[in-house]
Amino acid sequence: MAKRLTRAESRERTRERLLAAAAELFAERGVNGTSVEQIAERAGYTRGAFYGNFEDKHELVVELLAQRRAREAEEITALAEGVGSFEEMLRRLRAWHVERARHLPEWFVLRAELTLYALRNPSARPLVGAGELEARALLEGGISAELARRGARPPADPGFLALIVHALEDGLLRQRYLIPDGIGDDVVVDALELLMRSWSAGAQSPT
Amino acid sequence: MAKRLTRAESRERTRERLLAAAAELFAERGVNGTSVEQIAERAGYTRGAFYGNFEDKHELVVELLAQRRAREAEEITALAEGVGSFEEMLRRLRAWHVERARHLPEWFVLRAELTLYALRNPSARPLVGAGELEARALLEGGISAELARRGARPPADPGFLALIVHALEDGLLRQRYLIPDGIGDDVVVDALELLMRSWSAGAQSPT
DNA sequence: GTCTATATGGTGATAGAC
DNA sequence: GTCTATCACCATATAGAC
Repeated sequence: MAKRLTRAESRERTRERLLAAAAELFAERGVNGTSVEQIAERAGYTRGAFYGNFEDKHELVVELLAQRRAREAEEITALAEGVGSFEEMLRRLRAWHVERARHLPEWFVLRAELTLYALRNPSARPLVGAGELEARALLEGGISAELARRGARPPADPGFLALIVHALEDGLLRQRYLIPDGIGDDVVVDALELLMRSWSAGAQSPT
Repeated sequence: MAKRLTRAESRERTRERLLAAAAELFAERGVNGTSVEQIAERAGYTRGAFYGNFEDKHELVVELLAQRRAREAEEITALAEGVGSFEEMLRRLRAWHVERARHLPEWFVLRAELTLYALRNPSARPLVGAGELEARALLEGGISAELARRGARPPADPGFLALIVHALEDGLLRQRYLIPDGIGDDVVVDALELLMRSWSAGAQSPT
């Protein structure tokens, strides 16, 4: 009864634990500042287990990077999937950011660490660009659709608008993390609403 | 004739060289990935010179951080100083970003590295927040003034508008660095113009 | 102030027992 | 697959000559 895991499952579980431990430590101390031993130790193993599951530290970092990118992509698609109205989208976005706010420091620092690592490792670099472009494309569709619904002519190339919104989201999270004072969970959504309102001004009947 | 430097100047020169070498290496390999020996070597010295001028690596990083922050502050103030019109401001900003674009990779990565370092060292953390707030305050004044000049009512709290513009600038540089394709030197200024136009729409006579 | 030499300790990665 | 033991290497920081 104690053991109901196949060998593959057990191995997968160990890898998962090592990856999770590494994610924590990378956020705390940086990729370069974290030793293999620390990773193994926090996951509840020794170095032997680490090298039994990963070729070397580099392989683990790349896998962590790919894993995070895949999860982010899933979340974004789930967020956009089957959304009815712009208001519903905003509601979902708001909830998403409330949730994210709870892990903002770890998330932000880990992403920065992994990005820097990827930038220095040509083989991993494509991973960073792909996610950004995907998000931008989704945004572009959403923005165009909503502006059309409001009967507003886009004030610039929709691709540019999407870039702006995307960059703004990034930048706001950075600011929020560096100086949390006075920046609440809703900044990103509030800013998005403001921009959409500005960009569709003149198309709506004034109250 | 060969030596016209006082002792203090000579010392200062060595410190400067070590700091400059460290800045390069930190961008290339990360703060943690750079050894004291590499710094000394690139600056044209050996470790002895390093420890003769800095207590340890930590002291050098903190000084580099403070130096960069001070320069950034100078540049921003110079940019805003004695500016006549919004158009002139945009022209200056454009030139500034063209110049910055030439060193974008190093600048961006070094800033990320130093920020991460500061976040993990409580004594250095205040340094990061201060610069951000200063920039935001300057922006707020400029935005308010320009909107007033155009006879437009700010579409939201000016502090919020400044936060948006500030965050947008940050985010755009990140995007531009990660995926340079199709993002030119002028993005930031173009985006700023678009926002200001959107926010002052309705106040101007239509053509 | 800058050098060389050295003390001391941590690191990634391997070998081989279980 | 996970362990312990071990290797070769590189790090920070110090000591003492010049």
